[in-house]
Amino acid sequence: MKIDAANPEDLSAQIATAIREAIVSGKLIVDQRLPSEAELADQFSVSRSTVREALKRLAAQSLIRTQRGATGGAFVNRLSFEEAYAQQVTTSTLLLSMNAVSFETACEARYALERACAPLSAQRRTPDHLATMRAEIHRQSQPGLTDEAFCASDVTFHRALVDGAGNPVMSYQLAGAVEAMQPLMNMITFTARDRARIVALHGDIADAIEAQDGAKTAAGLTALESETLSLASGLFAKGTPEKPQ
Amino acid sequence: MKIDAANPEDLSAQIATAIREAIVSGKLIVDQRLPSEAELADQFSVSRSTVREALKRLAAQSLIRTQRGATGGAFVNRLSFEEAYAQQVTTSTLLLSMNAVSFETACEARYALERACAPLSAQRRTPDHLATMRAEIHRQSQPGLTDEAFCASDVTFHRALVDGAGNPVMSYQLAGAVEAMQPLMNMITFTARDRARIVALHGDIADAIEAQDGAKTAAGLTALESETLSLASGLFAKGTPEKPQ
DNA sequence: TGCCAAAGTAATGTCAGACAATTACTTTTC
DNA sequence: GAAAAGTAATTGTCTGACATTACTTTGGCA
Repeated sequence: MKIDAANPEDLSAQIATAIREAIVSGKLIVDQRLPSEAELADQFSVSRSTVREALKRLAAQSLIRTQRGATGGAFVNRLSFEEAYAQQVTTSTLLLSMNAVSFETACEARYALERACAPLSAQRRTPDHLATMRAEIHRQSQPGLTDEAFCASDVTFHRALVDGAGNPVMSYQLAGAVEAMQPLMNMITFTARDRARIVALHGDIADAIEAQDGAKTAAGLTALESETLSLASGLFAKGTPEKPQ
Repeated sequence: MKIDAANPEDLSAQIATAIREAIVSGKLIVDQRLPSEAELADQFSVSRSTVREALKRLAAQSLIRTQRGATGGAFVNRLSFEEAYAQQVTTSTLLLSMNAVSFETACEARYALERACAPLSAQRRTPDHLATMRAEIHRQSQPGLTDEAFCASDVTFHRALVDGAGNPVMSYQLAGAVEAMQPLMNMITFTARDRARIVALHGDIADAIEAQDGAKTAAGLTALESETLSLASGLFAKGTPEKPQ
């Protein structure tokens, strides 16, 4: 692991990259302890502060964790699905909010990916997943629910659908697609009639999942996609950037 | 933006979280300049080093960029698709390599999501995408290609397929699914006969894309999935963790 | 006047050293 | 033998200094 003083990049960025590559390539394995900050400073011939800044960069990506105390130090972190999931949602949300992504584009990606889960979820969903979906449908039909709560319930419903596929990698990938759209959905004002239509479509999807009918589930998602698009059509002009808040 | 001295979390992590939430919520907008490190140190009543560690955390997530000089400082960064894409690939790769994800699970997720692109890509692909796919097929049929080069070409082929859908959000989401599997694929040794079968399937897929036949494209991907699984079946015992290298 | 070079200025980047806080381990003491 | 005290190692934080960078201002000169 070498760093280059002539490199215009910050020393701490170079050191972070060097350690990151060691982790990704497998030279440093999970739970292995890195040298102490002082030792790293010696190895790279930089000050301890510079090493610390590099380590904070890695910690921000959940690549390492640190412990204080005599046997403490920085350890290679096993990236958990939860951590990856959280990063994925943050990144996707910012990507949508900061770039000129049309509602249609985001919506299309979301429902296309979600339809990919449909056959697997129909086949493998447990009673638990089904119960969650039914419970959220019930919640969504309650009057007096705020739009935010309605959207949050919508996300929970769709997460149950995705998780029903029993594939954690897919759940992780879909997390971004589904949750990142919530801020956009929150901009929509749902009338009682809108909600009734959506709840009905959710019911159709839950029925299809219960009947383990993948094709019907996918069809339900397609119907929901066009319903969502028509609700949003007045709100967002096609192709213009969205700006939450 | 407040921080809590009683919080067991590091001060720099708390400050990073506070600023991150200001960015995500829109209180800080793209290209806006943050206060200087000295001013932030004053505001949060901490030292400049602590502020710097917080800023490095945010820089590691591409949320801010810094410039030196009199008019320099930290600016809210517009998260580009390229940056998000790179983060996505790193995270997905580590997730697969560090966790007990079976090859079957990763493969299933990848092909399910890729099939989701098939109808869109068949409909919208440009001649460019088609040309890339044909070129990679040609490259893959060259003898003397290393397994690594073969896999890299495979990734390029599939990226062209995904990009053909013309949906940048989908391309971003799929980047992780497709590229994160490359280290796993690299563990497979491809015989000449294996390669011939894969190239033939790629040809079928390219034909389907050229004919703008979404269903046939999806079928081709399904065939490729079972081919991949059978190639890997000897290599990975089902359900056991993979360890690259 | 107009332009170019030099000085000024404000910001990040890096360094060195110190102390605080935390934790595991060791030694002492009862 | 167990509790208490001490010790060592490590990260977390602070302070102050200097280096580097890049823009701004100023001054001189044609």
